[in-house]
Amino acid sequence: MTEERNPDARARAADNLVSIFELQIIDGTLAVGKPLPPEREIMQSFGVSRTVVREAVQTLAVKGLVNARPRFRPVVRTPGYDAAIEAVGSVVNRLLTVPGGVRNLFELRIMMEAALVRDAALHADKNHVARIKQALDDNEAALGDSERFFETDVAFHRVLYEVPANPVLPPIHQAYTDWLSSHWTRMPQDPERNHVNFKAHGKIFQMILFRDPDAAERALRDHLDEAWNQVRLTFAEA
Amino acid sequence: MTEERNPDARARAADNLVSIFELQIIDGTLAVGKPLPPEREIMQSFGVSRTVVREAVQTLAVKGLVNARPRFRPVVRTPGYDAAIEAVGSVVNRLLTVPGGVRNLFELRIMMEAALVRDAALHADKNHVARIKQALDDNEAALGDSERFFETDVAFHRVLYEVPANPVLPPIHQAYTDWLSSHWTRMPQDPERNHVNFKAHGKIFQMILFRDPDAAERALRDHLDEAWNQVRLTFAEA
DNA sequence: CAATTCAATTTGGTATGACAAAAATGTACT
DNA sequence: AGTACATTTTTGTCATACCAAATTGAATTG
Repeated sequence: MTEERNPDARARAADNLVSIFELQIIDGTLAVGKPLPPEREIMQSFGVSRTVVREAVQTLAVKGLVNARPRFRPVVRTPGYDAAIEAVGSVVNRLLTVPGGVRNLFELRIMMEAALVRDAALHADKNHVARIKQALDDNEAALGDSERFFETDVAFHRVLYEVPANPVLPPIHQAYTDWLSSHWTRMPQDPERNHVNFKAHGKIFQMILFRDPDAAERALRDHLDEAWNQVRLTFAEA
Repeated sequence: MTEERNPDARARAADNLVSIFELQIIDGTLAVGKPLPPEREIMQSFGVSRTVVREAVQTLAVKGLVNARPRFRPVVRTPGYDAAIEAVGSVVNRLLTVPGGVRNLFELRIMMEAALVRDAALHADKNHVARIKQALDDNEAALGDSERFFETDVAFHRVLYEVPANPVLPPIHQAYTDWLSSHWTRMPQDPERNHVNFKAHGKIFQMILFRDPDAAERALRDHLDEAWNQVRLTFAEA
């Protein structure tokens, strides 16, 4: 269940090792932060060659279960939703190159953020509202500096992901920005655009304050749809 | 950008190879469905030992870029959102073992499906509605057989992910069911529960028909919240 | 001539041994 | 006790070898 559904496939020796380590990591036999045993030790205790030990460790590293800096002993990584994001990096990058790939991911983001602003409009407490307000103020303060404006723009959206207090969400926001931002030329630093975006953020915030989820969602969709129209031009795909 | 943010880390030879292959896969030099060159050939054309070739290929396989069945030549995988899901499998499995892990993921699912039913209530066309109706009918027909009911239950939810016609969504549904379902004991086959769930599905469908996103969302949240209450007992975490 | 069978060859999986360079460790010295 | 240095581990990489399975190609058969 944990592993492949391949009907054929006599397991490779390394895969067995990987499974064993995965279990030991989950049940704590291999404690977080502690290094794996030396390769030579592993090969003796499992009766396999160093080749397979190395391959197994390699796999664990790619899967994100251990952190293997070159020349250092791999250490068991602390479980986090960010490791998951990292693990998919390559595949996602490739997906973004297929026709419509960026659009699909962006649409997913719109859907998710729409849900988030609805949630914020309904459930954001005084504390959350203050954080959003703060992000908005930072955004305003950066109106002149396009570089900083971009950062505060991202930060404003990030706060939305923090409101539901679900630790899965912030890494998802991180993933969206990592993946998508690198796939369109950074918007031309147009002070005009900064103003437009800031106003859009303000509108979203206002609708959250008004406890009007429908209006908040509409404001957010307008904002992101418009953002998309600004960047779609950088793609060959119509 | 594509790769690690490690400041130190003179790259391992294998990592270079991986980067090269990633590029060649993206730009089509290595065509989808075609096998990678034999290991011995690769080592000659890059002047590295077979060890590093092997490690590189291994890595590509774990990352989901190539499909490497034991004893067969690795073939370049067709880009798909399911490969991404697969790549995170291990990490997610581990995350589900940390306190609150299952709950967090389930909450994310609720949020997403809430957004989906809203979308369906607003935008589902005649065709979509028919598919949902069909799924509902299948669900009803399986009321007696708890095994089949479970399948049709999953299928009903899956249709919701298909309505927006975004290819990212169905694999996400697949991921939810794969990851979550294995983490609670399959609900006791209680015919009573089947009826409750079917009624909940019917309610959701009806609200979609009525074009009432708020009611549809409420119906779905009630449904999933109740489902959670049914399975939360199987966890140690209160 | 097409399909099948079977031998020869290629190729992936694993094991060994070796060596350089960097990291971890221990030791001597201030 | 703290620091500088010598020693030992340990990882990264290479080279070689062997087996078993997959691929290829030739021989055989219908």
